[in-house]
Amino acid sequence: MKYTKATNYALHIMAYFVKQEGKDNLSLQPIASHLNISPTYLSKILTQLVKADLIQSAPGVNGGYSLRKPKTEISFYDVIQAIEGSGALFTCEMEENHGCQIEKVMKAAEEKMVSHLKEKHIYDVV
Amino acid sequence: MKYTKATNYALHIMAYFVKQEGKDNLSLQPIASHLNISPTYLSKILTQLVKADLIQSAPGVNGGYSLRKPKTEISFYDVIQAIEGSGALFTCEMEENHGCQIEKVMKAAEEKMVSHLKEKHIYDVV
DNA sequence: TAATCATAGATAAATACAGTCTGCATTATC
DNA sequence: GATAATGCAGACTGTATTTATCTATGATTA
Repeated sequence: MKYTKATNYALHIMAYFVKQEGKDNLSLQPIASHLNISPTYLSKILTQLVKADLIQSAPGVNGGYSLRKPKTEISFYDVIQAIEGSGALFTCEMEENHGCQIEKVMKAAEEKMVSHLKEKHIYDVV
Repeated sequence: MKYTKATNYALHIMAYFVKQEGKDNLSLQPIASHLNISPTYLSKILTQLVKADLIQSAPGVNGGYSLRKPKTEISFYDVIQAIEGSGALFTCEMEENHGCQIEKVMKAAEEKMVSHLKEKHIYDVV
């Protein structure tokens, strides 16, 4: 179990947006060369961030991407969830486990991590 | 990012051992049918638990597997680490990131989860 | 020595991840 | 209205990981 590379990229992308806040829309190419990944792959990650309402996109000439919310309101968890989804890390797969105790402990542990990630904002680290 | 099924099995296996503690060695077949998985696959997981010193194995007639430590000393984390390994969930992969701040936040969050898993013992849930 | 038991390796199917390619849709500007 | 700049979406590929099975081997003890 590891976080995916896409999550790694997404966090750095969002940090980049926060740093560049106030400037014009950022378009694909500059971001791609700053992070050193291919533009098409980057666009896939950005699309996920758009769907999660963290950034917005504008097509056409002078289009590009920009933050959707105030930079102080974007938590680590928001970004991670946009990429990894919102399912629990652990779900008991044994039969007849209505209220598996193991699962309860695992979910409580995960919740500890999640609440820390909700408290921390991208803005805190730029 | 999800926990693997093997981790799921391993936790239930250990819970089964704790329940059966005091009885004779458990051999592969009964555990396999109790958990409803194939004996050979089960043996792979058990081998990992043996290598992590959580259980021990004895070959030959009347052999089998048994707990290695007192049941009150086996934490969730011990079992999970035996299967998933001990590497961090997140490591920054960008270039020139001596002391990436994002990574620091992610590791601190992970640590919250880990310390909860270290506090909880399998014995607590049987 | 034979029955009981675990171990290790080869293999294979299924899934997930990372990344590329291609074509389409939208918009500012001329 | 044509054109160039831009993002969007889906198909596709290759690789790695996970899950699982089968087979053969090795160790122990009744």
